[in-house]
Amino acid sequence: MDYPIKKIELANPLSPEERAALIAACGPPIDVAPRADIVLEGERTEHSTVLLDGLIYRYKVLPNGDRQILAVHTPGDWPDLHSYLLKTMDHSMGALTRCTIAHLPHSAIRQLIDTHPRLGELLWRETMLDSAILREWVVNLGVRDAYARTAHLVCEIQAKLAAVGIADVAYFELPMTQVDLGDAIGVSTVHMNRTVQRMKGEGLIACLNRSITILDLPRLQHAGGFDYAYLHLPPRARPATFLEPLLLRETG
Amino acid sequence: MDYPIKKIELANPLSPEERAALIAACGPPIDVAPRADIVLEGERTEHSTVLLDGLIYRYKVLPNGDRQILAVHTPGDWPDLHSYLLKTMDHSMGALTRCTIAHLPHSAIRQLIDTHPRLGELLWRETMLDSAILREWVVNLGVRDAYARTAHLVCEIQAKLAAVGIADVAYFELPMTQVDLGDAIGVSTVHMNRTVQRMKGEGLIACLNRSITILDLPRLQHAGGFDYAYLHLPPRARPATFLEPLLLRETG
DNA sequence: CGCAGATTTGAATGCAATCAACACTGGTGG
DNA sequence: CCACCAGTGTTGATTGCATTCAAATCTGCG
Repeated sequence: MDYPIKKIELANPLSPEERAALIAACGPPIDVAPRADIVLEGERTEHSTVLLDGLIYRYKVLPNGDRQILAVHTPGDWPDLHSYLLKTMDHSMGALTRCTIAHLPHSAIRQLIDTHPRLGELLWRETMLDSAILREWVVNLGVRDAYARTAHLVCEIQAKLAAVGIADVAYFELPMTQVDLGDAIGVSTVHMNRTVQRMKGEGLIACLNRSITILDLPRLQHAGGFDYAYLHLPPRARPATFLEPLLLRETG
Repeated sequence: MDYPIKKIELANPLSPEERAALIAACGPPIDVAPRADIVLEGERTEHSTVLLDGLIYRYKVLPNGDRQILAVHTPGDWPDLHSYLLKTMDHSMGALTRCTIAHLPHSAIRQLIDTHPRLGELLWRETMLDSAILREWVVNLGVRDAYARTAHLVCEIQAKLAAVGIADVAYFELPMTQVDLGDAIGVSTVHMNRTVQRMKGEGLIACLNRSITILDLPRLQHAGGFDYAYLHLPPRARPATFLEPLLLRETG
């Protein structure tokens, strides 16, 4: 269960002291029930969260009831680290699956940064990775159609899981309902269903009891126009099977 | 021309030493021609930018030529501060209007943070504000229609300009073409044009030589479902004319 | 003047939303 | 144990927002 370290160390290995300080700052592991909310929009928090196991998502609900999912977080992520600097949440956060998290009091974060400035930069960098992903989501929603958006989303989560050594390239399960997927890529449930079915028909994915499995990752990446660059992963965290987008374009 | 200070001080006033150090870290002011690119996707930079005057935008271009605008920056913003931590740009940045910027070498930023840790937090916070806006863009693209998206975008830029004391509540110009607006909210130029015309017809905005003027800010905010909260502005930086969304909902 | 970029308009197409209904699942409580 | 119910997945039909293609106008500018 060393995920929090594993992901932050993708950027730069930690010294033993830094690693110890980081772990010491985390509270005890906490179990969260699937579908449970963790923080709600408008709340003021005095601690941030690190995700140890399971999937967390962030979302906003509009006055008319529409929900937009903003991010899907994998183990090793710090989903609400920003609350260290923007105390009142401008969105909500909940558990997609059963998951275990740990809390970091903001005071502990401050102390951590004071004593280990480089750790502060790594934490800042983590929030910048989330921004990079957010930018790609804007692109996804802005220019791609439902089919490509879906493919891109699935590829992204796969890549994030693979980067911390959880997902297999060949086979990986995504426990999101079609309602969730629809709210993430901005289409209705009905249309999401038809999109998923088309993907199944074309052999890209398979569905099994409320979760999605990747059957053909390269073709899925191609369908979504997926390019690893925006994840800013070190080369070793990218699967060797990934073909450069340029190559795929010429093939398609 | 103290915009860089003015915006960062919205969160917290700087001490004289901090202010001096921040200004000292900035290079000399640089003029940028309208429509000129400042950094391109894929480049590795050794400095970040602060916007002193004019408007900057960030964007991605897809292999098929589609462009998605990711952000519109106003004076006092640090549009590519993230490059301090993610050296290679995952998107491009250009000038919307003629504008003046200053460069901050990454080495200067590091030194700034080392000697003034609180300044480091304020810079981090600036990047978190950009993330908050990015989240709202995801919502905008995901759940709102073209009309509301346009209204929301215009309101956002107005609010940002007003926060640093540039835009007037009653009257303010936005020098973006309809092509730009379309690429920002993810609709075609043709549809953007029809949306703008509808807004003109309803008396929300007016158009004058390639720029847009707000005529009725409250109604525009209502149309876009605009809520100041996500900008995390201190109360004094919000116009008194802003009505709480709840209030507007009951009115509409 | 001529040109390029921006705006405008029309017509046809299509992607996706909406409305509606139904099947399936697991969980709850009587 | 079964009825019921809520959530999920599936399908069909209709509507409409937005795209695309096309062409014309307008504007500033060299």
